[in-house]
Amino acid sequence: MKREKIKQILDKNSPMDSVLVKGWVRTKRESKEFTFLEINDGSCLKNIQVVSDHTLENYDDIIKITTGSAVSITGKLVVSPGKGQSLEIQAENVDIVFINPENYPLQKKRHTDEFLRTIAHLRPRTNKYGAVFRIRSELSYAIHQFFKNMGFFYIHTPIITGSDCEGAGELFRVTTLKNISDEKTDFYKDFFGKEASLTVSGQLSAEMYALSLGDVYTFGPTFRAENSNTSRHAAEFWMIEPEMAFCDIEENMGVAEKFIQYIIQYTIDNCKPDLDMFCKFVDKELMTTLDSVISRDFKRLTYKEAIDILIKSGEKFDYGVSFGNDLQSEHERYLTDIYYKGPVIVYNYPKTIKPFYMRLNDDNKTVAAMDILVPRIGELIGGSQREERLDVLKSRMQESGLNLSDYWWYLESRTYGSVPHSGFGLGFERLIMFITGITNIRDVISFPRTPGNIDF
RNA sequence: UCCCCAGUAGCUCAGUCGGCAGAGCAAGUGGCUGUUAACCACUGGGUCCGCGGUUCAAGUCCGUGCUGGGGAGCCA
Repeated sequence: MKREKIKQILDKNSPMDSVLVKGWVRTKRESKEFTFLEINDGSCLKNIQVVSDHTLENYDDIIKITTGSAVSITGKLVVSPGKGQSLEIQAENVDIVFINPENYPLQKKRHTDEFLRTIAHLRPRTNKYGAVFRIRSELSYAIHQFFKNMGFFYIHTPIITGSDCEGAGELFRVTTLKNISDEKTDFYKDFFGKEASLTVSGQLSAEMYALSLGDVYTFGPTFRAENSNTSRHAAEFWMIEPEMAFCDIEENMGVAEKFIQYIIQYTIDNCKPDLDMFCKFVDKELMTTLDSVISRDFKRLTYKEAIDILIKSGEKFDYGVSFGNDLQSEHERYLTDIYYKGPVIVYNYPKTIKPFYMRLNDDNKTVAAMDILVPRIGELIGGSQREERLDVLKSRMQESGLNLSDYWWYLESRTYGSVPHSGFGLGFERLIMFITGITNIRDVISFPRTPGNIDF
C-alpha cells in the first residue's frame, strides 16, 4: 500500500477504506478499551488521530508507546464520532517503528524558545518550529516564482571571494594555511594565492550579470564576522539580491515594494494553517500588520524628510537627530511603529554614511540609496541605484580608501557598456521574522550561527 | 564590544530578614473515562551555573568567571 501524507488525507477530507500513514506520536491518551494516538508526519501542522482498539494483537505494546515514538499505521479512515476532528483512523495494524525513551526532551507542553534553542536538532519536531520551517520553504519557492514571473534570471555568485571590503562588514577568512599571523601572512602561499574570505554580499558579481542578462537575482548564504549580539543578526544568513539594468532608484523602490507584497500575499494564500498558528500564539496583531503591508502603498520619504519628521516629533530620543547622522534604531521604530504604522522607504541618504557604489545625486551631498524599514524588525531591505559613471565611481572609491586595482574587473563594467542600474539586498530571515511575528532571528534559521555558537 | 536582567528537579518557576530544598507540569506505578495539552491517586527525582570570599550558618550577602535573555552599536 502506498503511504499517504497526513496533509493529503486531511485536504481530501473524505473517508477511505484503507490508508497507510507513517509518522511520530505527538501524544497518547489511553483507556482500557482503546487508545488514542495523535500522529504527525511533518507534512502539515495538524495531527491525525488514530484509534487503536484493545482487540489489536499487539495492544500490550501499543499502550507502551511514548511521546515522539515512530509508528506505521494501516486502517480505515472514518468520520470521527468524537469532537475536535472530522476524520480519524480506525487502526487495523499499528507497526511500532521506534519506541522513544522516556527522557525525550520534548514534552506535551509549551517550551520556551530559549530552551528549544539548546536542542536545535529536535525543535523542528514541535508545532511552532515545524510551521516556521514549512513557511521558510514556501517563501523560498515564492521568491523564485516572483522573479521568474518578472523575467529575472537566477544567478549563483561565489561563496568564496577575493574582493575585500565590499563595505558590508567584517569578513570570515578562508585559508588552507596551517599557521597564520594576524598581519604579515604570506597569502601568496595560500590556496588562491591571495587573501580569500566568505562573501558578505553577491552584489558586485550580480551587477556584472545584470549588465548582460538584464534582470538577475541571487538567493544564497551570506557571512558576516561582526560581533553582533542582537535578535536581528546572525553570522550566517540568507540574502536575496536582485540587480536590474536600465533601472533607476524609483523603479528599484517599486520592485522592492512589489516583492514584499507578493511574498506576503503568497504566504496568506498558501500557508494559512501555519500562519494562523502564529497569529494565534505568537503575535495577535500579525494579520493586521500583514494586511497593512499588502493593502496600501509604502510611504516613501527622503532622508531629509525623515530627519525633519523626527525633529518635529518632540520625542525624546537617546540619540540626537541631525542631518548627516544615520538613523538609529529608535528613530526607525518611531517612523514605522508610531508615525506611519507601516512600512516606510527612506531614500537619498548623505553620501558620507553610505558605501562607494551608491550613485551620487546631483546635489553632490546625497546618494541614491534606499532602505525599507518595517515595524518591529527595522531595516528589511537596503538598496541603491549604482554609480555607473566611471570617473565618479573612481573618486568615490578613492575617498573610501580602496585600492582601485583590486576592483579592476568591477571598474571595467563602467568602462564598457555602462548603464544606469539598481538593486537591493533583502535579509531572508528578517522577512520570515516579519511574516511570522517571531522576534529572534535564531528561531527562523535551522541551526543559527552567532558569536560563540557553532553547535549542531 | 558596551549597558541592564537572569541562572534552583527533565521543563516552567516560587523560595520572606542569612536558619531543614518547594510547587505545577513531565516521568514511573495504579485507577477511570470516545479521549482532545485528558482526568484522579501514589512514587521517584537536586553539583540551588562554576570558582573564591564574608559568616556559627549562604540558594539568599560580596567578588569573579561562564551561559542565556533584553537593549545599543555594526547591518540584512
